[in-house]
Amino acid sequence: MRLRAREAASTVILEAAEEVASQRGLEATSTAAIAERAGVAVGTLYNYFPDRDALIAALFRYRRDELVPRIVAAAAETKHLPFEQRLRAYIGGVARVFDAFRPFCRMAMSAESSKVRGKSIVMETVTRELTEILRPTLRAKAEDYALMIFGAFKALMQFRIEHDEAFEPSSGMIVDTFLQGMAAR
Amino acid sequence: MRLRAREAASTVILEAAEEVASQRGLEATSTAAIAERAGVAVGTLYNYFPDRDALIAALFRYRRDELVPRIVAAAAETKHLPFEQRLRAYIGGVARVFDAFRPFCRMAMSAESSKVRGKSIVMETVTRELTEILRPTLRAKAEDYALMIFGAFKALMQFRIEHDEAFEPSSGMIVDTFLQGMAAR
Amino acid sequence: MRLRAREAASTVILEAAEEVASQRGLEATSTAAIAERAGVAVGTLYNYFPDRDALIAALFRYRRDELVPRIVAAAAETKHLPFEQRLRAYIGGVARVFDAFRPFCRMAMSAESSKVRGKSIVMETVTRELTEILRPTLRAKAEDYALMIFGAFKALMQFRIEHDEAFEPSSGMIVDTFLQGMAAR
Amino acid sequence: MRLRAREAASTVILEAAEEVASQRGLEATSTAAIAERAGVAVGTLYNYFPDRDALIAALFRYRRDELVPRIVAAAAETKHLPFEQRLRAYIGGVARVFDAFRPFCRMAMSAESSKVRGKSIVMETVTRELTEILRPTLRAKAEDYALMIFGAFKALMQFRIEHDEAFEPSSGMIVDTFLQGMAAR
DNA sequence: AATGAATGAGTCTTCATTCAT
DNA sequence: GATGAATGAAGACTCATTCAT
Repeated sequence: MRLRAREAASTVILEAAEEVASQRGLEATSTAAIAERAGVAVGTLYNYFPDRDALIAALFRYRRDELVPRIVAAAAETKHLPFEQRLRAYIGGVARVFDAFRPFCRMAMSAESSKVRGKSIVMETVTRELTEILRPTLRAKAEDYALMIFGAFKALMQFRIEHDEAFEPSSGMIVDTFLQGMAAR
Repeated sequence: MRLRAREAASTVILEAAEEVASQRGLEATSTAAIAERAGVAVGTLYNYFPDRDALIAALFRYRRDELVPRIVAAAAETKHLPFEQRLRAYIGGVARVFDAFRPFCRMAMSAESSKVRGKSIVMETVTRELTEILRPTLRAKAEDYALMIFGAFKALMQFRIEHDEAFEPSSGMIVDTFLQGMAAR
Repeated sequence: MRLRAREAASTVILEAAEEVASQRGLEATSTAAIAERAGVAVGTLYNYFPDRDALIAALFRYRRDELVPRIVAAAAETKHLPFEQRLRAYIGGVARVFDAFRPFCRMAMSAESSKVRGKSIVMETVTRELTEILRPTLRAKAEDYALMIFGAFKALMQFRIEHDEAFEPSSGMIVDTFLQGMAAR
Repeated sequence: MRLRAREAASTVILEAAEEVASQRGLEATSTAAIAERAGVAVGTLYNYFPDRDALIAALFRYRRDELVPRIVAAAAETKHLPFEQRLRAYIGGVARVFDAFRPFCRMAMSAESSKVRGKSIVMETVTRELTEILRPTLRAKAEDYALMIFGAFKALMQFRIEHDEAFEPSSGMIVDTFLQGMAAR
């Protein structure tokens, strides 16, 4: 139960950090701001994390540990489907997961520059799985297509996030485009 | 002529800033580092720009002023072409322009987080023109497609930059994909 | 009996503090380190001592209360001896006592800077008794000689401690020197 | 002349640090206190020294560079003298030098614990030279005697400093004692 | 009484900005 | 205009002390 309390406090801090970072950007997220948002003193942060970098890294790990299993599950569920349906199902699944973690996504996208270790594991996971899905059909070009799909995905998501709209409804459009080209020509 | 000298000095500073930023990232680019790279004293920066933010903003404006006309020209040249050729020509033109300004692109991509005013004008210009090219054919969906194309474009470019490869050769693939869907199925 | 338990706990803490301080130095001896070494929680320290300074002061008092009686006894035993033998016996006695409390000595020497109240009572006791022993013979100069003898004593002891050698064997040399000057000339 | 100004400013800072440290002790000498005493802003310290440790080390080096040559000179001047006179002259010389640098001595003695690199070079120089002077006459015991002499020296000096008296007048007494034993018996 | 997490004042350090030369 | 030393606000981190359990 002591462990449970530690876990809880640590979570409060990480979520405070996420909130602040999703608003101000990661670099502008000071320990003071995190502490204030979490409703604790600065020193308390250091009872849970050795330094600021470790805190940020832990934040990415924390969300990754929630996101990656869901994404992996989404991929697994689609294993038996034929290519087109499989791609559609996967992209839709990822979109739903991302929609459920908007603040994290906002933060993660704003942090693409910074040097946090492990910051891009989620992105890499998606790209890797996408590549695997595409490989049997698209061979050598699978990786480039995976990059492009995820690039299109992120661009659209970023736009939706900025306009405070759900992203999942747009995911079908992405798959359609990559399968058949742009519609209505 | 005095103005011309001012211009020249200011350019030296901006290019110094670009160099440093494309290596270390924008946030890690201190006024001291800029001054040193430019071969001037810190104080001198403040004779040309009111503060650091303004200097960075000017850097984006400076490159924009070089890039945007070329991009606009690329777009103009294609005005008379039929849709597919036009899109292909435009994307190819933008790719060539970006390839010619790799340090700026590297920097601009690493800066997607930060709050520099005007930082995304280039991106916005491309997206806007793409939208215009797509509009007649794709109507309401033109903007979403423009975002997706440019998203795919950036993802691929970022990958190429990281691997120090030219990007332009890949631009045809992007257009093909958006016109007909992924190839080889 | 309650009092006895208090005493015991307090002793554990003080000896922990001594151990840590003799290794890291007094300034670098944090309450956390003391508590850990003592096998208690930080808060517990404050049940026994009002604050860190008081704890350190108590440590010096604690050792003083062990050392001083022995030193005083050593002095008393020599009361009846003639001057030279008395001095020799006293210095030898003090050396033996110090050898028996090396960690404390190591710590006390490293602490000569700090402003701990009572930190130098042992030193002062020795100097005072030395002065008394010297007074009858050396009159006005007794105090200066006492300082010098004890200075030489400490310098040699510090050197022996650093080289992990017993100090007592060297004590005869000190007395000889102060009685007859340096040998072998 | 620019170099000269840098030198001067750096000296002001070092002397401020010395003053503060000789009063409060080295560990209690904060960058803020040094800056205030020097009449500059904290940041200024960092224009001259990379960090606090380097500043402190520079302070020891600065005084060492003044003291050691004088001490070495004192030793050199005595080279031709016969043993007893030579020892007397050397000790007297060192005492005069130390009297001329009382704040530094106060500080250096209070710092005997701390881990400043180079902090004890002055002490070591004296001990080494003393050993050399004693060696021809005292052979194997030269080092122990050197330690004892310098220990006695320091103890007496510390006492004089505390009572704000000059130390040099007492230096003869030290030599006499080590040459002939304590006087007036 | 014991615990140890929480506290926040106090440290060191950085860096954009100013200004006397 | 150019210079670069001086500035000090702001940031990260430490640690003696407190207090709810």
